[in-house]
Amino acid sequence: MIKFKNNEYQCSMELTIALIGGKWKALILWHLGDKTLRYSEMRKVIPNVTPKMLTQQLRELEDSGLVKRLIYTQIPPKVEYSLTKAGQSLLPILDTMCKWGQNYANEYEHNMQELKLAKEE
Amino acid sequence: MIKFKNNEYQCSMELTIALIGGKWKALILWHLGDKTLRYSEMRKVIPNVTPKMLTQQLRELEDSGLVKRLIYTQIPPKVEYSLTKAGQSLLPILDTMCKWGQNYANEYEHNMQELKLAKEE
DNA sequence: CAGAATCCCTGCCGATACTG
DNA sequence: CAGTATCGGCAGGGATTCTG
Repeated sequence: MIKFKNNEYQCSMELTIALIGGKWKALILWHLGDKTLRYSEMRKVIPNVTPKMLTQQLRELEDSGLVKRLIYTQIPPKVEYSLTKAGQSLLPILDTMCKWGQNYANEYEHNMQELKLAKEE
Repeated sequence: MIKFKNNEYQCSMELTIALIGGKWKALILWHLGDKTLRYSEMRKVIPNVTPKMLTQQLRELEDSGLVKRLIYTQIPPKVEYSLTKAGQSLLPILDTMCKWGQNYANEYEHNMQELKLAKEE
């Protein structure tokens, strides 16, 4: 059991899910990678996200210490996002998840066929 | 871009998230590991889950080909759940996520302190 | 024992318009 | 450019009761 910020988790994986789960967070982290992206650039690489959701998710990632936000006080405004060390430490996991999904999709038909045959025995 | 079951994903990681995301799925998979668990046993190891949610999530995992469901036609009923090969192939990821969460929680204070100092420069 | 059925509600997420 | 503000849908999740 693990406590963190007023929440209790049975397993530390629940914490991981709470931190990078949801529809956008993992995708944002993955697109950042070791690059630095401006807000408008993020909107281009993740075209489906609305400004509200993007801002909200970025703020939560910042609060978790996974993303850094660098503000240039100038006009027009400029803000750059990048991963912190903690954020970078997630990249191997995200990479593996990405590859797993790819492989899963490729083998889906084949696997389901096998399961079906096993069931009919 | 990747299409799967009437859904489109920008990245195969989105597919992975769709398959094992949500509040319970990863936890269910993790607890199964290489064991076989009965329905009632699963309720014990994941005490917070309601029967409705547990059944629903197990069915979705079964439809995805990640979990096997073995029914013993007897009275009283007995149903055993276990991971398929595809499900087992997720275990390394789940394991890494678990360790990452643990490590994140341990180093949180320290990391946040560092970020704060960096900001004040 | 292993669930199905029913009712209900929160909060995630989206669309659109507006602003320093 | 980098966001807020406002409104609102709806699906994910929950509590409780019932059944083969």
